[in-house]
Amino acid sequence: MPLLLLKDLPRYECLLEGAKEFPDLDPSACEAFLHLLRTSDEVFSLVEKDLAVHGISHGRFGVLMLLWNPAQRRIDAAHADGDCSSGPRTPAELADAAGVTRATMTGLIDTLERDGLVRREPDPTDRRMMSVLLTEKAERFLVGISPAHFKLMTRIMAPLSESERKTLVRLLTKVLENASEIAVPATEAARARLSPAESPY
Amino acid sequence: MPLLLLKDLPRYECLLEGAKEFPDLDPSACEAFLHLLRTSDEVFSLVEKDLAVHGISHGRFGVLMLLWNPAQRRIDAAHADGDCSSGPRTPAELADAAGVTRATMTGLIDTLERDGLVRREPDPTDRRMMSVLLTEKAERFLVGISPAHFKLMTRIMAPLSESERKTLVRLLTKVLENASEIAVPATEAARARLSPAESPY
DNA sequence: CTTTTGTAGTTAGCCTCCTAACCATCCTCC
DNA sequence: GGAGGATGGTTAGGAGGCTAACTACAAAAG
Repeated sequence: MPLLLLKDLPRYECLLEGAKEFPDLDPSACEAFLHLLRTSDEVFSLVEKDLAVHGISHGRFGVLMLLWNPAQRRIDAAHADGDCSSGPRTPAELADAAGVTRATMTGLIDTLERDGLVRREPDPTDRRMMSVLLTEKAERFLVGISPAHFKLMTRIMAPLSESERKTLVRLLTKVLENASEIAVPATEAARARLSPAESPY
Repeated sequence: MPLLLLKDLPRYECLLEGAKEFPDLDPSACEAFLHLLRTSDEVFSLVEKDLAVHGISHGRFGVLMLLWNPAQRRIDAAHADGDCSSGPRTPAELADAAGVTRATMTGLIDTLERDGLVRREPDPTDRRMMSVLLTEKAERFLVGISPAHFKLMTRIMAPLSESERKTLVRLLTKVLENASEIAVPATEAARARLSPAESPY
């Protein structure tokens, strides 16, 4: 995780002290904020290190997971109409689903293709578009790596009980939704509010 | 934040579905894990974007904050013994406190120095070491930017009540401590366990 | 006093992320 | 059906992470 964060979080008294000097500093908000980022950083670097052992970065692994989606594949096979979108397939869809730019996705696909984990195919109907497909090597790789990956997630969350996990998810969801709202630029929010009917969605 | 993450988190039923195929997949652990990283990602990018408006990256901002520590400065001035460590001052201390490598810290200090926010001074007693010092420009910058920064943190955490924040911090602390333990390499853990007396600390 | 070991800082090279710009292709609308 | 705009993918250049290796110095071992 490319994020620079305090390794030792400040004690709560220090935050109270800081609040005297800065009226805008809300100690409990700041504490929760720092704990969130610090914990996530630690967890993330743990997963990244684990994936690195298997010779893949988190970014590339994420792309493979988006392309894989085994349950979805079964549903596709059952319905076989090919229309209900068997997950993202084009670089633009992948970029959108993964939350990175198209340029970044190009780079990720480049290295995945170089390593023989995906291949690109031109779209027959729209010559601008490409389809990104997993290779068999990638499927073997994912089948092999998944159990360990799931076990690691389980191990990381082991200290929390089921109800604590529910609580954590509930609180994080509140924060996430709020943050997403803050993140939407004012212009876009205004547009969405004013003319939802004209929206192409 | 250099992290590729699913923008839309999977629904819980999908995780249950996945658990049928992969016995190692613990749905609630996976859900909590994904929410943690996703939320943190959103929050982080929010802060990073805000800092970018002021022309500074999160990494560089973190270094400045480590060097600043106004409350600490007051204590220093009061005690004036210079011994009780007025926060990190050398690149190595900064790297350790920030949780990045020394090489990365060199790069951050380079750009900060280029922008006139810090300056390097050789240590008079140990010619290998440098002291990193804030410039007045940096202090003015920090005084100017801090209120908005604190307000943003407060706004992000606004949807949580005081008791919810406490709960969140408690749950995150459990996860963080567990993750830190997992992160310690086995050899180091063994060393710490077997011979604490011989440890140089 | 010399040698070895360890430490502080830097450098070089790689990876992943970003933005901005670029083509090629499709679509829309006159 | 042709011009202008939108969209898909790539390229170029920059920033901030990392590891590994290097230099200079300090401290410990002999």
